[in-house]
Amino acid sequence: MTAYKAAQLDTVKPSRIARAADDEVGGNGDLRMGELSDLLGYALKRAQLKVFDDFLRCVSSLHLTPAQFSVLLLMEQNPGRNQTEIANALGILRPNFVAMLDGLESRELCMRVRSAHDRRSHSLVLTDRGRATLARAKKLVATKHEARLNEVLGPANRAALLQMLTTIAEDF
Amino acid sequence: MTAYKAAQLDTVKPSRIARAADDEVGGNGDLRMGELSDLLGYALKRAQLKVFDDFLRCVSSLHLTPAQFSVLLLMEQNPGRNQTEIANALGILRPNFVAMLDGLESRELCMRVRSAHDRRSHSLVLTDRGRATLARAKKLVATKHEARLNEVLGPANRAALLQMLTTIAEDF
DNA sequence: TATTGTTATACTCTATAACTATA
DNA sequence: TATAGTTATAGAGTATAACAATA
Repeated sequence: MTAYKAAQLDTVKPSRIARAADDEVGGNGDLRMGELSDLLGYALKRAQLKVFDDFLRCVSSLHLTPAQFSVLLLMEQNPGRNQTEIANALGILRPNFVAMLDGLESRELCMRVRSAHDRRSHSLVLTDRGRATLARAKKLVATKHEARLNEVLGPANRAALLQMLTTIAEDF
Repeated sequence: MTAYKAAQLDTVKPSRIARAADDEVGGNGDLRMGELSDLLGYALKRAQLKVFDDFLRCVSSLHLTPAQFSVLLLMEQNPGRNQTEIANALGILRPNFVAMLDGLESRELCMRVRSAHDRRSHSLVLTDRGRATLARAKKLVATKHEARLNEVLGPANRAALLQMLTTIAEDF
């Protein structure tokens, strides 16, 4: 393998770190978490739930889930692509993408447009409302959600974390 | 906030990193992922799915899910605790814990024992088979699953990642 | 009255097979 | 025949209300 340079961590919430070493992490009254404190998958899951919760909270005024946000984002970045392409890019199965699009389309955030070249497929395009909503969502995500993560982790560590997660997602 | 020392990352899969900068991450043919490549929540979710998949694969011979593994682990670390306590510690709702325990108990990995002090509650205890299965699971997780993560990330970064995820789960 | 385990239930996600209309 | 979108369906995971036994 190729190694990252050692990521030297210190001084963040030493009390927490101490408690982790004590094997009494987690705020569960006083249950011992044992090897669970060292399981990357367990930490990953708990962190993911927290982050998604915060995302929903930060963007609640627009009524967008993380999944819906990602779909709108991809439509903006890839105008004219069809359902299969957008769904595949996000790891959403085509059958499950239908109801999701129905929801976004009924809120007039996007449209399905029959392709002229291949009348089987639907080109997906953002509406003006969709573009505006996405723009507002991006601003909320950046200034509230990601900003909070930056506060907790620090910018350099946030970047390191993103890098490692991406490595796992792609090269693991 | 208190900062981690900068976690300096480099040289892991430069081609992937370059593609990330190119905004064409993800193996989606050629769709642009846009700001998604920078969303911590998105990276977190994808990494979590990969890691859980690998966990299942590594431990498939024992037919244990991550959730089941975590329950057995907590029973071992906290013998005699009741359902509510174990479930709470793992963020599992008590009603949903019932079917889960039914499954583990029917495989004779654990037992519900009516408490003498409070006849409403069930003390949870591992059976010998449960202890043996857990021991084998731990070995598989350590030598196959976590070992692979260590290869991909390097030990220092694996530790840094765990630390940051725990920080998010607890202090975010 | 409160709590433990439980049932029932519902809603979201995810996954697969099969249909239709086009190609 | 193959593909795009769709329907139907089934299985996990998660959430809440309410009940019986016990405290």
